[in-house]
Amino acid sequence: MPASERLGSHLKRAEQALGATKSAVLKPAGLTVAQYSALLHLSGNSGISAAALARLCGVTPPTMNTVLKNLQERALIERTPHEWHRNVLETRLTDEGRAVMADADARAVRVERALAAEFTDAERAELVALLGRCVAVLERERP
Amino acid sequence: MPASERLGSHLKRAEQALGATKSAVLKPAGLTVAQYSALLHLSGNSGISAAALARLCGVTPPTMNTVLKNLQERALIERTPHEWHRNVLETRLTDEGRAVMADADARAVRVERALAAEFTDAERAELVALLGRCVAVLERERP
DNA sequence: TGACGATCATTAGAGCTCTAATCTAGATTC
DNA sequence: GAATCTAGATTAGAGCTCTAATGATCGTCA
Repeated sequence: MPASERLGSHLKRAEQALGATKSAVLKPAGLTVAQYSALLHLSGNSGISAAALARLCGVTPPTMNTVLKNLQERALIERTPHEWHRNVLETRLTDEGRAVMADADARAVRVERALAAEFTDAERAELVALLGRCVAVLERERP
Repeated sequence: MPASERLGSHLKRAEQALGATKSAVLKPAGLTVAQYSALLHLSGNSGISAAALARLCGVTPPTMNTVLKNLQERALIERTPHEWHRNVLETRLTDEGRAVMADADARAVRVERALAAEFTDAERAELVALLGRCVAVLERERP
């Protein structure tokens, strides 16, 4: 089966282009794509646990742990024990984290707007629908 | 800008699902997705250089070097100096590499067929076209 | 001949990602 | 009350990925 017939190849290429562009535009902000993703979901869910944040970002807890460790070393986030559940660490943005996030978000949104501007409303909806069906069939095929 | 409006989020989720499924079906064959990709292009381009293989797979030469090192340790490939260009290493599948590749390919193609079967010809063409436009605009946006 | 440029290979270092395993703490159940 | 279950955090280890830098080789061109 030739690569050009494989939908997966096209999907992968598109995602690679997305990752490369996001990575490039986030570099001046001093964040990786994974770090931006974590801060983005964190900014809308202050005090969330690392495990919950991992679920939002679609990664595993150890992966999120790695990312958070780097963010904490740079003082962009802080993690404090939960009042009741002593086992849970609440994660929050610091003031500096909020500032870096605002800068990075502006850059990332610029890419998203450029991407969205390429398509009509109908095309965007069509693309989202097709991608959704890809996810559904792929999850069904998982052993 | 909410995540659900970001085309990038949908793209990323689809690619994550693809990667997770491919990774799961390739596991019994003993290959990672990156290793399968390398062997696949290698099977159609025997004697190719690592740098050229990296270009085919869409990764950097050091990345391909890492992947090839692991494949070589498992004796799935062999690398011999080029006759004339002493600096170039020719990479080839071993007999065992060919066998592993055949097994892995059957599993991977099964996923691709399931994915393709979800769509009509028109839908497939539409998806490929939309993804292609994504790549174009993303590469244009790269600083 | 010698300098330059292109291509390839490789190393070093940082970061992301996973699986598997372990540890803790709270909740449930018997 | 004790065993079990669930959920979160963490460590260990393997693998992929990148950028940056280095070194080797070949071809071209002055």
